[in-house]
Amino acid sequence: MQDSKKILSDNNVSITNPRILVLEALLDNKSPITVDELLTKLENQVAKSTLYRVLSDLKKINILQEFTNLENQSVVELLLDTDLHHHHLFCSDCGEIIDVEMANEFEEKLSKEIKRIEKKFNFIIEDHRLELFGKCTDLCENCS
Amino acid sequence: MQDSKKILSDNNVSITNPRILVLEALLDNKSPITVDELLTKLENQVAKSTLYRVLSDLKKINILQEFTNLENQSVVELLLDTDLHHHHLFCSDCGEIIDVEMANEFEEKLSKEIKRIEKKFNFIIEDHRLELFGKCTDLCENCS
DNA sequence: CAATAAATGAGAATAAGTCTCATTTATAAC
DNA sequence: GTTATAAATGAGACTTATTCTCATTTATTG
Repeated sequence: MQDSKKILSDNNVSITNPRILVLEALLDNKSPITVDELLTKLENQVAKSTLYRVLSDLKKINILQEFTNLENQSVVELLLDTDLHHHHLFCSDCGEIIDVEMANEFEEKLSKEIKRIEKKFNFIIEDHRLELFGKCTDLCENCS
Repeated sequence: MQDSKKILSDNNVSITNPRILVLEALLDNKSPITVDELLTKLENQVAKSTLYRVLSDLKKINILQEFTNLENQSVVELLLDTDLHHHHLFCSDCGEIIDVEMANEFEEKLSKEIKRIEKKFNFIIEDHRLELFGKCTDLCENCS
């Protein structure tokens, strides 16, 4: 509760009820969630147009990451600067998306490789995203 | 021309004009292309519904990869087994998507790290995708 | 070349996301 | 605490991307 207000004021964004509700829904979940699920979760509390607007506000202040799941649905995840850098693991059986932290050693190797790519392509690389696709073998009932 | 027919017959897919046309458009380009651009490219040659169906056919036989660009548009890329494993570099200035091969040494490190993740999460990881985001500094006019 | 199953085209239907604009709310000044 | 003002919201219309339907056409097989 206090969290969501702090997040908003820290980012010089006016504190409104819909923004608090959306942030709380995201904080409460704290793993990637489909925009559609979020819409259902906030039904009768936040208008559809407002939800999309708030999501775009949160993206603008760089605390929301958006990507797509295996079914090409829009997925959204809160990304506070207190959170550790992580990647995602997608299960093609149950659709679950799991946050994964890679070993530091690996991330260092990746950084080095990115530097090489930057030079080779004369690019400035600001961000990267690694997605792993597979099947969870015992995490849920769907995946036997 | 011969190529596209061979691709289809190799995959036990019936050889039809729309499929040949779509494959040729993809071969001709040979870098990621927006579904929308493809639609324009094939205007008056392949019906919209057919294009989407053919794309889904190509995905089914595993020679087409689909992902999204920075504007969340659907992007499609032919991926023949003769092609080298590669990743993508996205420019937020001009929207270009560039194929990038990472150093073997890096891919090996990644494979090892993936094995660790598989054990940790009891997952079978079948595929991965690395996306790099940034700005190209001199590749095109838009990017100064 | 005939029969049959599969693929296609055209456009209707659906779904995701955006836009508009009248109303409400937050903020800042008093 | 009121008030003024700018910003945010809700409701639903609109747009765009994708899927679906079904009558027609085409590819394949014998």
